Amino acid sequence: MPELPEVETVVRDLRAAGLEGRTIRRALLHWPGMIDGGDAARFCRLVRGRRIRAIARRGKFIRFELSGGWTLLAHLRMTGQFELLPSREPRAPHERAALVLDDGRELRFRDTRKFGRWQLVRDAGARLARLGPEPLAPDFSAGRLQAALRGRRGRLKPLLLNQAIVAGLGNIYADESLWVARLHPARSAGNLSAAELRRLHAAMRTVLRRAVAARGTSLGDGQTNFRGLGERRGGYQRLLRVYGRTGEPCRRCGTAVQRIVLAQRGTHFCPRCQILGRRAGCGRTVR
DNA sequence: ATCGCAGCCTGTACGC
DNA sequence: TGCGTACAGGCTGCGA
Repeated sequence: MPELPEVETVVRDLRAAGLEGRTIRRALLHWPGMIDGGDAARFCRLVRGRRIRAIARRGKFIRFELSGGWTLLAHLRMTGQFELLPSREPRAPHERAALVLDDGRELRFRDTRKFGRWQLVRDAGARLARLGPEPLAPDFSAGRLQAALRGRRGRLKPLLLNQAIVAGLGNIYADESLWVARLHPARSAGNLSAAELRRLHAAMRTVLRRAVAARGTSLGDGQTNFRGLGERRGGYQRLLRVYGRTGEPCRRCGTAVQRIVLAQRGTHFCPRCQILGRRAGCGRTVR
């Protein structure tokens, strides 16, 4: 499930593979539905002949800055993967699109479940303006997190998944961050103490930094799992504390990790380390 | 503002 | 073994 660390890994891999500076000869869209806005022909026409000037990440979006002021925004959603292969390589299963480059290679996009999206925009800033702050940016302080949560009455986990609050967290790293911060996922965000806020802020950054260093999380080994460019798997699955560990002992206290559904998402936490505050619920430890 | 749900998809895991 | 069903989840859009 590509979240911030996985998307960051892909961006770094693409840069390291020398994609910046290459020119797009043409685009192939095997599944036109992946173009946001739906106009696949327009996409192909507009992208043709443009140079990839830079590649960057914003939240879970990959930004390809193209010549002529256009930006290709790519979102991997659940199962999107990029590959950079020689043009002679046969098309892989679930390949949805490719950008034919000027050096004999193609940037290929595989996406088993067809959730991924590409969008060509003039003003990427406007499109990305709804995203909240970057949690790993140097200026993302506890105060900025507090400002982002100010006035919010919702529960912590749904808010952490809301990309307008903070950009880049998904289900895995939201659960992991809350465990590190020792905060219950259903805890009301509106009444965090200053200390709890600092804990949450530090936890998010620690978890995300370590996950980036580990090149993200690769669960299982089917084709729906995350890989960086090529076959290299991430390593953070070995460091997961609660996600996917239902019934296994908490790494802090040994209590069985519990799974509940919050905001329609599987949510993993330690019922002993992460207790609900008095105002958020019934005031007792959830079993 | 917040919540829950449907929809988009398909591989995988499960029960029978 | 084979079938059917539930489930996984990022994001959007809808209605409450």
